[in-house]
This record gives sequence, C-alpha cells and structure tokens, in this order.
Amino acid sequence: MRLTAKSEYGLLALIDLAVAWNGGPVSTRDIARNRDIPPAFLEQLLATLRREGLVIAVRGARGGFVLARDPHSISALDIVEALEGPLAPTVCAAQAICGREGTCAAEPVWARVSASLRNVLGEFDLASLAERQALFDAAFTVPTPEE
Amino acid sequence: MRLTAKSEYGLLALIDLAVAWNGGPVSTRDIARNRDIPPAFLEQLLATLRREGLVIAVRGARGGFVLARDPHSISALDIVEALEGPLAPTVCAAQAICGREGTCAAEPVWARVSASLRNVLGEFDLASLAERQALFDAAFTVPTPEE
DNA sequence: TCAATCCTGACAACATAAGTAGGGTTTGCC
DNA sequence: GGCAAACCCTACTTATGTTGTCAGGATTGA
Repeated sequence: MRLTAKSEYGLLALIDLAVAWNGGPVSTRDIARNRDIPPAFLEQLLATLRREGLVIAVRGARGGFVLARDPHSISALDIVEALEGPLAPTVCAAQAICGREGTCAAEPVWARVSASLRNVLGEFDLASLAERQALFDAAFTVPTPEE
Repeated sequence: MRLTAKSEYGLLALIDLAVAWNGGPVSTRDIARNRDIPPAFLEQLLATLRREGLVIAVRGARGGFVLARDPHSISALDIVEALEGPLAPTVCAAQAICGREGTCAAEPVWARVSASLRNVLGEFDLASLAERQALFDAAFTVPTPEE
C-alpha cells in the first residue's frame, strides 16, 4: 500500500509555505531546490493545489505561491485528497462490485481502514508541522547576528 | 491511496477457507465461483499465501486449500502483508531519500499513517470475519430440513 | 523592456496491476 | 491403470498509473 510521490512532495511544499506564512510568496524554484523535487513536476502539483483552493498563485516576477488560508486550518488530509483524489483503500470500499453489498464480511475491514486513514491524516495541521520544521531548520542553520 | 485487488481477493478467499475450517479443503475453482474472482488469478494469490505459510495446499483430485492455522490467529494484516509486501504509505516512510532523516517534519505523518493502518488491519481476525460471513450466508440460504 | 514567474497541454519512459495462457505434477477414484 | 481433478510454475499481455520532461504562452515587478 502506498501513497504516491505527489502526496509526499505536496506535503513538503506546503510545509515550506506554512513556514513562510505572513511573509511573501515562495516560488516553485525555491521549494524545489530546498526539497530536492523536480521543478516542473512540482509546478504541476502546485497548480492542482491552487485549483483545489489550498494555495494562491502570485504571477509575475517575485511571484510564487502562498497558502490560501491559515495553516491551522489545512490538514495533511486536505493535501493528500487534493492530490490523489478520494481516499479509498480498495475498489470495493468505493463501490460494491461483487454484488454482496451489506452481506460481505470484508466490507467493514476496508471501511475501518479508510476511516482510520482519514482520521490520522486529519490530525496533522500545517501550523504544527511548520513549527516543527522551523525548529529543525533553526538547529541546522548557523545564526548570522551581523545581518 | 489504495490497496490492490490482491488484498481484496485474498481476504475474501481466506474468509471462505475460515468458514470451511474443520471441513475438507476448498478448491480455487469453488472460491472463484463463489466470489466471482478470475480463477487463474486467484490460483496465483493462493500460491503466494501458501509460500507465506498462511494456507496449506492439498494436491490431486478432491484437493484444494486449507488454512495453515487456527482462524483466530490469522489477521487481515497477515493477508495483506503477505500479498502486497511491507506496508509503507510512501517512499519516504520506507527510506529517507531527501537526506533529511530525523529533520523532516513530514516524517511522523507517514509513520503514524503506517502504524495506524497496521493497527486497524491487525484487529480483524479470520475467525470473527468468518462468523459474520456465516451469518450473512445463512440469512440468504433457504434451510433444507429434509436433508 | 526584460527577466522571473506561473499556466497549460502534450508527450514519453517506466513500473505496476490484473489477468491470460499453457504446460507440468500430483493424487483420489473407478 | 487410466483419467480427471486439482495444484504448480513461468512467461506473456494488456491496460493503467506514475513520474516526470518539454515547449510555448501569459502575467507582472523592476
């Protein structure tokens, strides 16, 4: 079982945007460099996230992307669902194909997997992830007091 | 996010074997018919499950498959892992590729997703699933007291 | 004006999923 | 002994999804 690289890249990118929250827009190029993501691919992902209403694009020179709303109100689930579509662990969890809807003992298994997955992803919000990331970044950045 | 048809078919097949626990072996053909699974494909899955030690094959006429141990001791997690390999939601959950191991805020997200998934799947055992399935089956089978 | 930046659609290489095909081997039963 | 039922094994196929790349267009700050 796996989520695709889209989710992984998308979450990283939006953590970076959350870190820069209240600052100016961040360009795909900067994020791609920072996170080692193929730039053109990341651009596509951010375009999707814009269409899904999670980020706002600022075009032109010195442009980039900004979170569309407060980082507290964006969860990992929002990002994953925006990039991967609805989260169903199996075909059968989405639609009964065996003609046994309601009479198949396997049904609750997939239902509970799906619910638990959504639940866990929903618990992570960008604000806390960004906070944690900022701590990590600070620990590995030499302070430059002369600036 | 999704598990593949293998998990879905495999779980259904092993529920059928659990229902027939203490009876004789059940053939792939019977299971395939009962669950509407392509027979040749199911055969491959059962061969995998045999190699993984979950079922025992009985060759020759009147042969088939039997659970290798008590249905109480086989979980949905056992089946899914046997058929799909180790359960990692993203590439990064399996191996850090960005060179930020321990300093990436996204890491705990995938870790918790993985843990929760394993946890939920581990909660379902074949004995209870078979019990439930037997109830469903009984409800849709006309009793034949004259036999 | 120019360069930085996002926007869009097409395309390609590769991997995986889902099944098919065809033979080989074992074994219960008449 | 013969035969059919069943598992065993490997290879092949077809379709789809993933992970990008590429080329050009539109927008805008300096």
